[in-house]
Amino acid sequence: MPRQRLGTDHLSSQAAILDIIRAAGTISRVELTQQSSFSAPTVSTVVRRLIDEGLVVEVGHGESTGGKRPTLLQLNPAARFAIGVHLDHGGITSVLSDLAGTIVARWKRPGIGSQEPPEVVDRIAADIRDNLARVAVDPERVIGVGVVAPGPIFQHTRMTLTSPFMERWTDFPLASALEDAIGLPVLLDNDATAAALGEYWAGAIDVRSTFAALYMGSGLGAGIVLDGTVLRGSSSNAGEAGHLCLDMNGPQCWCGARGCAEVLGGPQRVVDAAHDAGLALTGGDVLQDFAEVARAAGRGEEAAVAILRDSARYVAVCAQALANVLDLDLVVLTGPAFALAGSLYLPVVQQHLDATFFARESHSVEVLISSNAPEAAAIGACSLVLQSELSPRRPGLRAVEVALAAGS
Amino acid sequence: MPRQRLGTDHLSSQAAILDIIRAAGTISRVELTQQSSFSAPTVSTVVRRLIDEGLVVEVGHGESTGGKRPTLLQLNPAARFAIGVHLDHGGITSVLSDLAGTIVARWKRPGIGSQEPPEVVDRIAADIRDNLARVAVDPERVIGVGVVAPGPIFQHTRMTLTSPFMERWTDFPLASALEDAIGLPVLLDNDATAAALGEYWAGAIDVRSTFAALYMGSGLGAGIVLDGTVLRGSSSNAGEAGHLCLDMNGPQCWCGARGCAEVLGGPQRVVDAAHDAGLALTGGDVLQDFAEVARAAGRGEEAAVAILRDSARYVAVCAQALANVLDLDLVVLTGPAFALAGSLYLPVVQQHLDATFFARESHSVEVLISSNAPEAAAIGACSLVLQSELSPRRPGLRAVEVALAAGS
DNA sequence: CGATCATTCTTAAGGTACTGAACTAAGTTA
DNA sequence: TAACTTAGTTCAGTACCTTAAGAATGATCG
Repeated sequence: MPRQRLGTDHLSSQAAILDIIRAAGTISRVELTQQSSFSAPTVSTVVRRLIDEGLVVEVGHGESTGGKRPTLLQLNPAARFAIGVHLDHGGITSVLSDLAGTIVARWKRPGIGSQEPPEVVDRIAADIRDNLARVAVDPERVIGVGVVAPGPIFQHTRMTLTSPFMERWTDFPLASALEDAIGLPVLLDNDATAAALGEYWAGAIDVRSTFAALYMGSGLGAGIVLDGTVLRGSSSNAGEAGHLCLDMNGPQCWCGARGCAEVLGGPQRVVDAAHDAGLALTGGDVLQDFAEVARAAGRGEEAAVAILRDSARYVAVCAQALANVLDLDLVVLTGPAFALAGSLYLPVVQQHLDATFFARESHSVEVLISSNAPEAAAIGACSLVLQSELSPRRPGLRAVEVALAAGS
Repeated sequence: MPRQRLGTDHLSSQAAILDIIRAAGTISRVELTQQSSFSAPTVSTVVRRLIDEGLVVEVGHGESTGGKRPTLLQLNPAARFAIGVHLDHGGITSVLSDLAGTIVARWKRPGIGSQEPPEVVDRIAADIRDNLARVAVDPERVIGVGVVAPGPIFQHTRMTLTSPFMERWTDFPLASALEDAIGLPVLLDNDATAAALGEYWAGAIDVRSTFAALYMGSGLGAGIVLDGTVLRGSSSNAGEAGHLCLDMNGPQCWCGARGCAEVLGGPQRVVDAAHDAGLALTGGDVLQDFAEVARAAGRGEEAAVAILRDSARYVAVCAQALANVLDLDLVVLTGPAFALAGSLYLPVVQQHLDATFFARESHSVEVLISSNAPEAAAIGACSLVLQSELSPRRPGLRAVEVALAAGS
C-alpha cells in the first residue's frame, strides 16, 4: 500500500510557497502574496495545507502596520529529515539534516578505496540505521538519502560515477543497491552541484538569485543554481569549472585536456607546490596536506601564503569565467578546502571579479564563504532530497525525477 | 480599446504545443500528446485554438499505421511576422521574418557611428514602414520589433547598450523611442543571445536540447538556450564567452580583463595578424578585412589558413569552456564571421571537444554551422519577438516581459 | 471608551484548464 | 463484410486559482 507522498500533489503552488518561506526564514501570509504570484486566498489555503502536513508552523505575530497584526510563519525544521552521504577519497562523510538544512547528526568513515562496492553499501546502510537510532529521529520522517561524489556521472542509468579515482564503482548500480539496503529513495549527484543546492537551501539564498558555488575538496568543481533550480545540463555534468582551460599549453590533466584550472591551481597543485617549496607535510591524503599548508599560511609562513595566493588567482579566473558565462550575482566558496583557507581566497576572488567581471558596470558579483563549507557536499546531498520531495522543479530536474520515480 | 494580445492567455499549454510543432516541422496530434505532457483531449482543444488563431494549419494526412490516418499539423508561417534589427559597427542590418523564422525581406543601412540616436531611430522606423509596404505584409500581423546589439546592456531601465564602440547610445532610451516612432512593442537584447534563440526557433532545434551559439561578428560572444529558454543571468548579460580568460598573463582587453578570448582569437586579432603577415587588406571595417582573410584562406594561402586556424583554437577552447560549464550537447557556430570561415573553424572546434569535453564518456557535443549565419543576429531579434509573443516562458524572461509590459 | 478605519486572513462562488472514459471517424486486415 | 487499430472528439468531473465579500483583530481618534 503506497504511503502518500507528501508535497507531490498541488505541486507548483506548494513548492513555490514553501520555497519562499524557506528563503525568508520568517514571513507572513501577506508578504507571501506579494512575493509569490498567488492571490491571498490561494496563499491561505496552501499555507493551511502546509501547516496540516506539519511542514510549516505559526510562530507568533509581527508588528502591526495600522491594522491586524500578521501571523508569522516558519518552516518546522523537525517535520522532515534527510540523509546526505558524501563519497570521497578521504572517506565517507554523512550527515542527517532537518528541513532547514541544519545538521542533526554527522559521522565519518574511512575511505572507499579498499572495499568492494556491495560491502560499502551495506556499511553505509548500517551506519544510517545506527545513527538514526542514536539521535532518536523517527524513521518515518526521513524522506530519503542523497549520495554525492566527485566526477562525471551516468545518472540516466542510475549507475554511478566514473572518475579515475573510483574505478571500482564504474558500472555499479549504487542508487538501486542502496535503496534496497535501506528502504528509502536514493538520489545520486555530483558533489559540487549538491553543495550549491545546499547553499541555496540551508544558506537562505534568495529565490531569484543567480549563483554558483565553487567547491574545492580534493578537486575543484562548481554547482550552479538559477532561480532556485539546479543547472544540470544534458547529462547532469554541468559546472565542471575545475576543467576550464586556463592555459592552452599547460600541463596535461587526467581528464584528457591541457591546462585545466584544477591542475594549475587545485588542491593537489597546492600540495605539490608546498612539497617543492620544502614545507613539511605528513604526506596523508590531499586534503590533510592542504590543511597543513593552510595552517602554515595562517601562521604567516610566506611560502605557504604565496602558494595559496597563486592558487587563489586560478580560482578567481574560474569565478570570472562562471560569472561572465552565467551573469552571476553571487559566488559562494565552499567545500573543505575553502573551509580551511577561504579567508585567503575570498579577497583575491572578490578583487578579481570587481576588476574583470564583464557586466560590472551593471552590477557587482558578491563573493561569500559558505557557513557550512566543511560538510557542504553532504548537506547538499540532503538538500537534493529535501528539494525534490518538498519543492520539486519542472525543468532541469530530469535525473532526480527519474531516480525518484524508480525509487518510490 | 486594447486589442487582444494573441497567445498570451492559456499560456503554458499553447506555448508548449506550439513550440513542439515548431521544432517538429510537421507533426500529428497523437505525436503531440507523446512529446508533450498533455492528454489527447487537451492537445485537441489547444490545437483547435491555434488553428482558430491562424497560427497552425492542417496539411494533409500521414501514413496509416493500421488505423485512421493522422492529420498533420504545421505552423502557418504567414500568420505572424516580426522585425529584427541588428545594430553593429558595420551597419544596421534588418530583416522581416515570418513565424517560421524565414526571411521575407532584408535591408541594410550604413553604420550608426556618425548620427545621433534620435535620427537613427527615425531612420529605422521609416525603413521598417517602407519595407513592410514593399513586400505587402499586413502591418496588423507584425507583432513587434527586436533590436539587438553587441555589448553589455542595462535592460532593466529599458535603456540601451554600453560598449566603448557605442558611447553615443549610452543612456539613450532606445526601446521606448523606437516604440513611439513605430507603434509596435520593442524588445532589446544582446546580439549573441538573440542569435542563439534564432537558431533554436528557425533552426528547428529540439525543445529539450542544451545548446549554445557561438557568435562571431565584429566580436565574439555566445548565447545559451536551455530547454528552449534563453539563459539571461541576473542582468541579461550571460554568455560573454568572448571574455573568458584564456591566458592570465595575456594582453589587456577593452573590457578591463587580461587574455580574453576575443583579444587572443577574435576577428580583430585575425585581421591584425593578417596585417602583420603582410596580407593585402583593404583596411575597411573588421568584418570586411576578416572576409578577405577568409577568402585568402579559401584560395589556399597558407598564412591566412594558419591565422584562422590559430583563431579557431581559441574559439575551440571557448566552446570547451561553455560545454564543460553547461554540459552542452550542441554548439552552433553563427554570425557573419563563421558564415565566411566556418568550414575552417568547425573541424577544429569539433576535434577539440571530442578530445577534451569533460563528460565525453557520457555523450558527445555536436558542432554545427548555422544555416542563417550571416543574418543570425537579426533573425534572432525576430525570434525574440516571436517567442515572447507566441511561446512565452516563465523563468528567465524577466527583461523581455518588462519590455513587453511597457510596450503593450 | 466606543465608533471608525486599516490590515490580515478566510469563506464563498465562479471560471478555467486539464483529465479519464466513452464515443465517433476512418482507415487496415482477414 | 466483420473485426480490429489508430486518430481524434465530446462530455462530465476534478483540481486549482481568482474575484468579491466577510470575519477577525488591532490602531486611531473624537
